[in-house]
Amino acid sequence: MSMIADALGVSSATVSNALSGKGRVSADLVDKIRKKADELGYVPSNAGRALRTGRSNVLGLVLPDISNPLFPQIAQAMETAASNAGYGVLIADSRGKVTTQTQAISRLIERGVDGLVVIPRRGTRIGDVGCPVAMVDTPSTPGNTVSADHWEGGAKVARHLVDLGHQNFLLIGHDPASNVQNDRIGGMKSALGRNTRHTTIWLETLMHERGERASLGLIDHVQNGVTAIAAVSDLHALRVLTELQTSGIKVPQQVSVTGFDDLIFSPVVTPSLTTVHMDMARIAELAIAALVREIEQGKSTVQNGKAAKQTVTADTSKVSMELMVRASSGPAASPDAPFPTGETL
Amino acid sequence: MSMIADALGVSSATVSNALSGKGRVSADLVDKIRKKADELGYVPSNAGRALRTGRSNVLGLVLPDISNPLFPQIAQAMETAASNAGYGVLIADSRGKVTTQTQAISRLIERGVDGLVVIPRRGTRIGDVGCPVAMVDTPSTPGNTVSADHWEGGAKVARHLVDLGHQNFLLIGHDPASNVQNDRIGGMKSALGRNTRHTTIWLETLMHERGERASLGLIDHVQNGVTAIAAVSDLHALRVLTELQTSGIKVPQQVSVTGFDDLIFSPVVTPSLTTVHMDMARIAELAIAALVREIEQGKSTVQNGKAAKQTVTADTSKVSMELMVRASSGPAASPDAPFPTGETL
DNA sequence: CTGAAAGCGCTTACAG
DNA sequence: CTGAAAGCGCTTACAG
Repeated sequence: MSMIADALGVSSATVSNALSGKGRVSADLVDKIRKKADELGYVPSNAGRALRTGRSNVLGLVLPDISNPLFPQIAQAMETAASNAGYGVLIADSRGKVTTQTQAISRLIERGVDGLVVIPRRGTRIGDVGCPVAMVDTPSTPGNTVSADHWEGGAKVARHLVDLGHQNFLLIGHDPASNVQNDRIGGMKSALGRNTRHTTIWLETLMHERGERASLGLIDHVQNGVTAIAAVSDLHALRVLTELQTSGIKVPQQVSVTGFDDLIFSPVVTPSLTTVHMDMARIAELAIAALVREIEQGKSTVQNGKAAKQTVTADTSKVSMELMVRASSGPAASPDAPFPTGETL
Repeated sequence: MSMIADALGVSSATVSNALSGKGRVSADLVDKIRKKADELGYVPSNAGRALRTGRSNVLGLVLPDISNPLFPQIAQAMETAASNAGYGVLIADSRGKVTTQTQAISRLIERGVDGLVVIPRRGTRIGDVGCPVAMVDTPSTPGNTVSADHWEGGAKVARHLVDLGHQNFLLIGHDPASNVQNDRIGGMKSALGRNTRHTTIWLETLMHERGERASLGLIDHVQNGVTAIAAVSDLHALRVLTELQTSGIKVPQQVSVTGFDDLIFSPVVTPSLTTVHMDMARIAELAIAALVREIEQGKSTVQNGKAAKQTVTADTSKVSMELMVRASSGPAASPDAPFPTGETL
């Protein structure tokens, strides 16, 4: 910057004003300065600016587990949204543990992030961290900033399966402590209606009770009349699908299978997986917009009366989920399959 | 910092020296200063430090496509390695395009990263960017810093299949312009030996010629005697596996299937997928170590004679890949399957 | 062992 | 429209 100023015989204040386009500099000079900057390959120093303005223009993204297959979508969407808003994204992996999550957050704070997007570990509340935080979890979580409407997503799959004529369902969750999964399953149940039956399996519980590679007992369920299996994740749906196929049960002719999240492999398998897609780009935009608004209003400083409001509020907190109907749900199960009377859950 | 200095009646220089543990301060004072710092919840300003030292302690990670299913492993490993070395990680997605890759790199540079880890878009060479760069591609790529030994990985799968008694192979690649994939396929071919046959399909080429959802013609290949199908990615292996299963072809009884990368779903499907696993943690450590060494030697400044050496060199440039034998390769194809004489590729 | 001083590169009132 | 000055928070020679 001083190089440009010296080369042109102007003050660095003028260079700064010209380059930041604040309009206090004559058009001619702005042109000259711009040209010189290009010529010298001038790259403004973030450190200098950050020190002066007190803002780093960097956001932190805290993920519960980077190796989660949904992470790519999230990271990509956040990076794009942040980048469009002029922010960089620093990532931190909390590796499933709450303590690590706290450490991850501290590390980001130390690096001077202006705000944080946190995908919390199931049911974690984030303490006061000294900067605005956007939480992306599920609408039923207190403090949630934006997220997909997982409940509605569950309802959509269930309704789809009901419309197909299914009456006997197996719902597969993983972790009963997960808000997201509970919402998805809750949504499914809410849409199943009176003359259907369903059973819910939580894999984590099952594995805990019967060991790591416990059988899901899929065949038994099918023999007992289940014709639709709806999982809270494509990963589980994939497991179900391939297990059924290996046992010679035809999908979707004999059993319909659905997942969640539209993971990368879902359209690729045969039969392709019916699933529910979330508009991560929109969620990210809303989260980042809320964060940026708070940051740029400067409200986040501890100044104001009590503790600064921690988690930020977005314009819309629920983003609709889209049902992707593909081959694995297929046509209705043959209607002559007798409806097993008995307990309706 | 000045708060601590004032509270204790010492100079900020002393606070700085005490906190950074340079040993120029008496033990007593160090203790007092540490306590005061904790008490005040002092968090050093990165901006101040960066401005003074000229280093941000942040590294940039440039990914060809965040939505790649391998990305979680990479990002996680890099984040851990960087964090252990005292660096943060700023991500940037080059979204497949070379121009976007260049933009992504510029953005990171503008944010003042000290170094870059680049997973390059197939066959891209990185120009002079003004900071050290570690490239993670494949050993056969010029400028490669560290990577898995993809060729060896390919050789390992092929050898495994040969040992199982297979003699007629279908190799499935995606993009013939990818160095990684070419190395994997090359390695496979190198290990197939004399009395075997093989055909290679490149999906991108196929799709280009026959449309998006073109059939792989798997059944035909199997009818023509193929008993082992080896793909360059678990994603393709999964496609193959489910297509075969849907057609009633038993895996592994009739055909063995193998993939690459040990993606998250690979151990979960039935039959579980035989694949090749890379030690991303080690690759990340080597890449980051090489980068940090270069950064901390300060060699990267443009000072020295010609242009500063761009891509950095690691202690080891090839990291071994590990074969994960699982159910999908299974026992040898029945040996009474007649070996179709004819062209040996 | 401790401190006073300078300066990293910016931006922002404030004067002119 | 342009410039001189101050200061953001740190660290690093340099004195003492």
